[in-house]
Amino acid sequence: MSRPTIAEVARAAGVSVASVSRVLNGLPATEEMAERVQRAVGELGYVPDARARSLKVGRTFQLTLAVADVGNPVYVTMMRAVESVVAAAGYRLVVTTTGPEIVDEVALVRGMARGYADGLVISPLRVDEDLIKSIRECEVPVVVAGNVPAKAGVDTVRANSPKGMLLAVDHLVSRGRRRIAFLNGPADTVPGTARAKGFADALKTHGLEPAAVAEAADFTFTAGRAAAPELLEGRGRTGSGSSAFDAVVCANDLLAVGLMHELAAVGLLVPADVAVVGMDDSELAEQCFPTLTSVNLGSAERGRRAAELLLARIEDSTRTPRRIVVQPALSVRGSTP
Amino acid sequence: MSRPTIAEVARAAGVSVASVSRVLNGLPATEEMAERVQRAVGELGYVPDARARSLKVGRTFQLTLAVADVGNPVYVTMMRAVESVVAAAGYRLVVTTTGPEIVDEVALVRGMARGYADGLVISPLRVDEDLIKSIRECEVPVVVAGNVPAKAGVDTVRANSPKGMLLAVDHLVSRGRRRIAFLNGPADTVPGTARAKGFADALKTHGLEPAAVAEAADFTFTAGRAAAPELLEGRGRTGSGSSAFDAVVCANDLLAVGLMHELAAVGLLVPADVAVVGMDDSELAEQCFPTLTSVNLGSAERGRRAAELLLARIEDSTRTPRRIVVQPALSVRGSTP
DNA sequence: GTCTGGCCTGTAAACGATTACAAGAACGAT
DNA sequence: ATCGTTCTTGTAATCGTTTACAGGCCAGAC
Repeated sequence: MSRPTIAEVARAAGVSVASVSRVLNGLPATEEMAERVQRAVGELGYVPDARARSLKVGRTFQLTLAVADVGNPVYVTMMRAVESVVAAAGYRLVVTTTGPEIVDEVALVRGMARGYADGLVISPLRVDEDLIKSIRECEVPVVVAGNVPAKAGVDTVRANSPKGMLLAVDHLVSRGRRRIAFLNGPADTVPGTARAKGFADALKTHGLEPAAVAEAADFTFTAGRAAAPELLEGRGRTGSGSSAFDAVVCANDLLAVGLMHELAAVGLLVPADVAVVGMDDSELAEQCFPTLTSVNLGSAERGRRAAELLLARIEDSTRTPRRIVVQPALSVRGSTP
Repeated sequence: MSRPTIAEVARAAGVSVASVSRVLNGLPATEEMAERVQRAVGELGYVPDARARSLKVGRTFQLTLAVADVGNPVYVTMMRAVESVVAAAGYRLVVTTTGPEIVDEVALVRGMARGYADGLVISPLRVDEDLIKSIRECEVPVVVAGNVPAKAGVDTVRANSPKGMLLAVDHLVSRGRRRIAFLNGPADTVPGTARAKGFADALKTHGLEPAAVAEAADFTFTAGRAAAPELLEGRGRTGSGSSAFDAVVCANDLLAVGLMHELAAVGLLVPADVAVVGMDDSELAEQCFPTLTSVNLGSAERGRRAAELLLARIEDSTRTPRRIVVQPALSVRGSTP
């Protein structure tokens, strides 16, 4: 005995399918009609088929959030923010993970044409012409949580990495650190390039030179650990307990935590010997030890604004694309003196 | 200019819609037919509508994974495992979060009847009659990643908490610890009760009494911190550097990390003064400091097996429900001597 | 009493695919 | 030359909804 359809409900209630549909969708109907339909629905345990409904109305009332790495806690924050906004608007949120390959992201955006969802929030690590093209041509509204060129003409919510870097460096300088190193993620990613430039500019405003720079293979904990030796050895440490740098800014929290493990392994104390600043201010920043001073790039707000932008564009697809920049703030914790 | 439909492709190619559909689905066709269709598809940029397709064939080729808390890194592991299995079978995985309320989970399971996906893997924290009933009556196959009564008659993959507890306690005892405390999550959850009983039994096999027991409000970092004082004060510490217990087993990694912060705050050293063992062996266990000895409850394997069970049931809905138990292993790290 | 206008309700046509069925073509066997 | 087989292709029904349209009914106005 399979699921009842609207036709069976109509028969049971002795009315037409149109009336059942109307009652179920809250369109005007007489009291008696509503009651008969509701009774039949209850008795049969009828549940409308979302597939048929969305085929007919052309909307699924689902929204997709695509992130590169579910293991990165910054996405947890963003996900929660997006979810709360879209849920309030009556949409379900489905989360998918794209993997690090840009072709996967292009495939995902193209795939949206199949009608899986009514909109997409995507947070790409790498952006190229193909991806922008696919976003522009996408059948459903897409909001990018990240940085894409203004000329791309797409709705965007992004962080202010340079400003964030400045906050980090200002803070370290104010605590007396001058030999500041930088642990970046892959430089061929959008955040990677933005943060590299931000770091260089921030140092310049203080008239400083980078004490050391290393580039991790990914924005992950493991990559952070793996890149630490490059930072430690590359600039010729002078001896244990002392090093070429007295502070490190990291491109995200996972890298920072990975680095802190390696610092501990070679006997360097955080923050006494080396101060560490992360970025993202994710849950991990207060879970690690020592707790991590981190630049809050507004992931929750970015998620919220991205969701709002998406909903607005679904309402009105003709509005001119907006580019929102969320300002950073510094969360000072135990990893800086 | 809206998306082209199969009818427009057929017209452009000068063939029937049936032929287009056949070519696209890899059914036999002449070389010339295939080529004409492919050309038209390419020229128009045709992408089949998943909604229409799933309405007709009765399958969406999507599978849902529902977890209670995306912030818990154990689910990251499980999610990755599930994703890799279902992707290999040609399904998309969509992840949704249920929140801690059991009514949300029931609503989710009931909602599957709308046809959002072809199957569901759900990992519920709390289980009651309603939830079991909704799972039994669900229109699509459901696999529970967790512990439900055998009489429920549903496919299940669960961890062996008691055995895991035994591993933890054995390990601590072998390292000379005798005054072992327990930091549990909510006792009204399935893992909460299982782990409480497991802990008590494990201590009994060694002829020990619990040194202290506390119950956190949630399986979260914050709740772990908040519950720490109960553990520390409840059993009357004698002075700083010494306490009523010399080891703590925690019901999951997040709780363990939360506790470790509070231990540090009162000057207790891990593992010198207090050894700490977590459960789940999540990514967090190697990210925290000191690294956390943790009971690997096989979350990756549970995810993998759950996905396989789901696929098998989709193939054959009549097979008798299976109950798989995944055995634990201990990952020894820095938090135990 | 007839007409107008406003509700309700029902009939039937979509939405965009898949697929059962039938018809036509090609081909070899008799 | 005819028939039967096989292979390919097209026609049309179908999946389960929503909704445009029309018809029926009733009330009120003239």
